[in-house]
Amino acid sequence: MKTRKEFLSGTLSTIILGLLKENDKMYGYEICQVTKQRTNNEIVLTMGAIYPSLYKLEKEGYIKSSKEIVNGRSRKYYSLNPTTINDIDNRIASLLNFSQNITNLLKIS
Amino acid sequence: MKTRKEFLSGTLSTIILGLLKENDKMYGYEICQVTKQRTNNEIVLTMGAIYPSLYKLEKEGYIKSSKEIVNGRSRKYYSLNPTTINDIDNRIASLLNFSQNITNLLKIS
DNA sequence: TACTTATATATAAGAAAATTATATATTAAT
DNA sequence: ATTAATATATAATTTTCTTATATATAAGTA
Repeated sequence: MKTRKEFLSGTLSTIILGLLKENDKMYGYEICQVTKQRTNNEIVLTMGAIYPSLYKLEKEGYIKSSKEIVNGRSRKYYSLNPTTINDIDNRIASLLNFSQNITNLLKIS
Repeated sequence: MKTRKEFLSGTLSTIILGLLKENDKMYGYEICQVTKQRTNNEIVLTMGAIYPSLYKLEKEGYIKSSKEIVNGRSRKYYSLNPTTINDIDNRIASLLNFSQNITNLLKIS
């Protein structure tokens, strides 16, 4: 069951932060791949969404980036900014909580 | 834990359909109240969001409305259009599935 | 060799959907 | 008389994503 596009709205940046919390450092393309694999191809993040979202998170101070050359290709790795970890934890917890609320609200019908 | 506003983006119309599936007929204000109560004040739908969303769902043929006067006040009741029940069931199932994917994706970290 | 697929980032134009603010009106409670 | 609760409506703005496009390298295949 492919996820309807609109559901992803607003959750993208928190998904990114959640994966970065778990993975020390990741690059944009990798975040898309991991998300796809871990959700059985149901949540598909697009390039046009992920990169602007990463820039915004960096501009807001939640993450920081560093460029590396790997196998002759340039990669831009991102990692969490530890000074904002409380904010980040709250965002992730809030999204998990929202998901639980949605389930409670709709599974009854 | 109050839900961050952005998470609601894109899910509102499916929440409405989910509640209408369960409740035969409801009016906009009631949908807001029920959602608030059932989520311990965490999911708060706003008036500015709910009414335009109801109009759109009606225009798209998913729901139909009828006005009633109750206690001297006008109420606009909405109910599901049975001809679109398959679409509606798919939307609700897809949102529940999305919530499960989010949980699987983020609860690990 | 040439072509395609996969990897990898970037950004502009447009659309969709919500937020915020405002307006109106009645009933109930203080 | 005033405030809070009930109830609907809509305009302006902002945010955020989709879609499309552009660039570039590596690996696999025909």
